[in-house]
Amino acid sequence: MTDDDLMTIRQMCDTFEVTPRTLRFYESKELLAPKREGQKRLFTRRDRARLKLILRGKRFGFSLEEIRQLLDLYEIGDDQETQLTQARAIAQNRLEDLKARRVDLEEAIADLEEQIAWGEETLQKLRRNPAA
Amino acid sequence: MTDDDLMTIRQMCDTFEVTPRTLRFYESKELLAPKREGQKRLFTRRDRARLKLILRGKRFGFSLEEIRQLLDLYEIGDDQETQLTQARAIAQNRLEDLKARRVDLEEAIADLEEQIAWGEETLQKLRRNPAA
DNA sequence: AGTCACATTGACGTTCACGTAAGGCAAACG
DNA sequence: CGTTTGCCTTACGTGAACGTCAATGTGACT
Repeated sequence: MTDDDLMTIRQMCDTFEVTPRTLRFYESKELLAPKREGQKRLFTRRDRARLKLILRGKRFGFSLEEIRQLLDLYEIGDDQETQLTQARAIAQNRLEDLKARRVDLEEAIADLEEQIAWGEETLQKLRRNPAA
Repeated sequence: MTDDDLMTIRQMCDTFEVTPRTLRFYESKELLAPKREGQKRLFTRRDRARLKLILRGKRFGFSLEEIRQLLDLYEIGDDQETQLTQARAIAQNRLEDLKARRVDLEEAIADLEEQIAWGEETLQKLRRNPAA
């Protein structure tokens, strides 16, 4: 454990396909908190885990602010009962949100598959009767 | 069928919880194409179907431009073989995208449930041993 | 005819999530 | 030792998706 699970900004960019600007921007919004060696940023394993969650959140259309709050849920660790209870409430809201999205997503998939099937069928008919 | 499945902008706003500005904006981007009675917009059943898809697309983080292209998939109807074939390609890409999202979403849900379970457990321990 | 409630068209403003120079520091290479 | 390379900060710019305000129009009461 030489503590060298640290990555430069460029390594991060290559790994996650983001720009340096993006990582600095996320830091400015307190989504990431890389260490420093002099001026230079060094991203930890924790930063990478968070970035993964950030990008996932973005794919689901969450704003960075929403993501920031979500991230905090994964980051309690040493805490009081009240905070845990609050966290549970927030987490359960998120969970319901996600489950609703799942339903929505299933519907979208079904719709599209139906649409594709209809297209296939129409193509078949066209080929049997090439009269436009 | 008095052709009165037409809605004013206000009815649309109330039904879908959007602002007039939003509907006009979508029209300017050619996502909607309400009829006119004089100056006033009248939204058809088709507009409502499209708006529903638009809002769903937004929930999944698609841009309006992406949504516009997606909408076209549902709007072929009278067409040539080539266009149908192209549409199928696009639709299948979308479908794979959606299915990937589904996997992603399942993971997110699993993560959160795990996190909540951990929180519950920690709460139990705290209650058995109220020594902070 | 008056006025009240809404709708419409510009046009400018705003927030979010970065992009894009401009200028400086510092290690590394020829 | 100069310069190229890579990262840093500061700061202004940008596109998307609307918000907001002003001026105008128009149908529906009273």
